Amino acid sequence: MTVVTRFAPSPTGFLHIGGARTALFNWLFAKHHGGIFHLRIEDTDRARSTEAAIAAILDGLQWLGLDWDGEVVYQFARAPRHAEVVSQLLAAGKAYPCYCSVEELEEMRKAAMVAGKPMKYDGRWRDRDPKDAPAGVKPVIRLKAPQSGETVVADGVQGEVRVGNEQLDDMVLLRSDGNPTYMLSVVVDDHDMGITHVIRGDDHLTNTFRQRQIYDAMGWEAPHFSHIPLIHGPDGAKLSKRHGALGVEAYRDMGYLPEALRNYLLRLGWAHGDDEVISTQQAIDWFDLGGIGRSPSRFDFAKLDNLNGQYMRQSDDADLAAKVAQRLGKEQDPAALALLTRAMSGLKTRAKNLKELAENAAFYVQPRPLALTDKAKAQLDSVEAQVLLPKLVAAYRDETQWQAAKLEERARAFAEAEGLKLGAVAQPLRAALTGSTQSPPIFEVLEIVGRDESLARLADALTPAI
RNA sequence: GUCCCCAUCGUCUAGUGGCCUAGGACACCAGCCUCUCACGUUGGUAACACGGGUUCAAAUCCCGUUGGGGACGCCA
Repeated sequence: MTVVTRFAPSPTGFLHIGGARTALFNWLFAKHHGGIFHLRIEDTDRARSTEAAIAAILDGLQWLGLDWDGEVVYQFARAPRHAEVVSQLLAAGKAYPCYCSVEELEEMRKAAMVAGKPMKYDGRWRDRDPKDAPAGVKPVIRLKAPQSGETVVADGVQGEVRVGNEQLDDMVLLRSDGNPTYMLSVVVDDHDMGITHVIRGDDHLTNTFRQRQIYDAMGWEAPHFSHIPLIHGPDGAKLSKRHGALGVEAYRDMGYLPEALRNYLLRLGWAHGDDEVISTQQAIDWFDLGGIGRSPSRFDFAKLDNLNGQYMRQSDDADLAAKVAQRLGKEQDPAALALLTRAMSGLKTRAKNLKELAENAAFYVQPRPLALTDKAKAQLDSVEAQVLLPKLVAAYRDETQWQAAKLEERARAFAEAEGLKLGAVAQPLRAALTGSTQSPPIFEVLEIVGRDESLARLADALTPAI
């Protein structure tokens, strides 16, 4: 049997982090089994679905590298098929029209709440003669669900979960405007698409009972379900826009690498022993339902940062330089690109995301005179620096081999002659060359920046501020 | 309110009855490295929610309590 999974987001917003993880798990599970991964856009809510959201979801998945098989399925386009299934259910006496008003429904729920009973529709139209239908009211179609016994779901993560049928009411299959509801559409589409394994958020666990009843009514075999625990914010509460519930494009903008985010998301709720840094191929080889945890997890930027840093350090210098150049608006500048590529090995251990990397790299490609941080300015303005630097510059002017090792040698000899520690010389140098008190090794910077530009920056630093 | 799910360091987790004096990772603290900041490296602080069982033996199984989360729409 070929494994067929799907990711089925509703296009009412961006692709958030929880959805991205659900997509990842489905993708991984399909890949692991040599199966198929489908993408289905659940756009039956015509009022809230938007083109922009669809675009954001597709972009997000592509950025993450989660490619789907075949064409994207748009659920609303299948509405006629959904209605057809409802007709079959109606003809078989397994569904019926209900003429309740929203006000009546609301009253039922309130009454049930105060009576300490489950809030549900009481089934008043279940066996009523359609002749009694109020004039001019378009009915919804409800499933004639079993009223006794229990519905059982064998969940791949949560184990066997069961609920008494008296807890469940006759759910709406078709709205009064003739459009199918989510509950009906998922079942019909999952069945028609041949989905074998449904992996989705825990918030769907209780829906599964209702869906199970539709499968049973149609005489269809239900797929194997796995409900993965939700991701919470750092405070343990439901993920909100304040913390992690950003669209994946926000993570891209913050400078996270897709492979790092994927690795982080994989480890959030899934484990393979003590393994932390897991390549895509290993993830595919190892992914299984048994490794999925049962409790909710919290989103932790600190760990994502660390992982992203590890991935950046492993990244190819030219690739990183290209990404940085783009962020600095220098993607059309071959000289800047070459310089950044050479600088990258010293830069990439000092940033945890591309945004920082670009900020730290900026001094290499910025035109003179360099902007100085307050600390750097204070360092250069000190009497010591103004006395020391000219002497060092004089020594450097004589240096014919503009190489880090040679320049460091000169600086060390100079510091010794002056009775100073190397740091006393290196720091003013750093301030003049980078505009900052923190940077990659300064002699490496000198070499990469080059003789002329280095001496020019030093000259700038020695010119009294205007 | 009714139902469902969950519960190991601050966080992500390993653990599937003896290998647990509870392991790893992130974060944090200290040392080393060092021209700064990082990286790297060495070490440290830190957890089985609570109460009952079952068993020769329980973080692991059962029951209850407490605490978290989710669902209860003509949303998905």
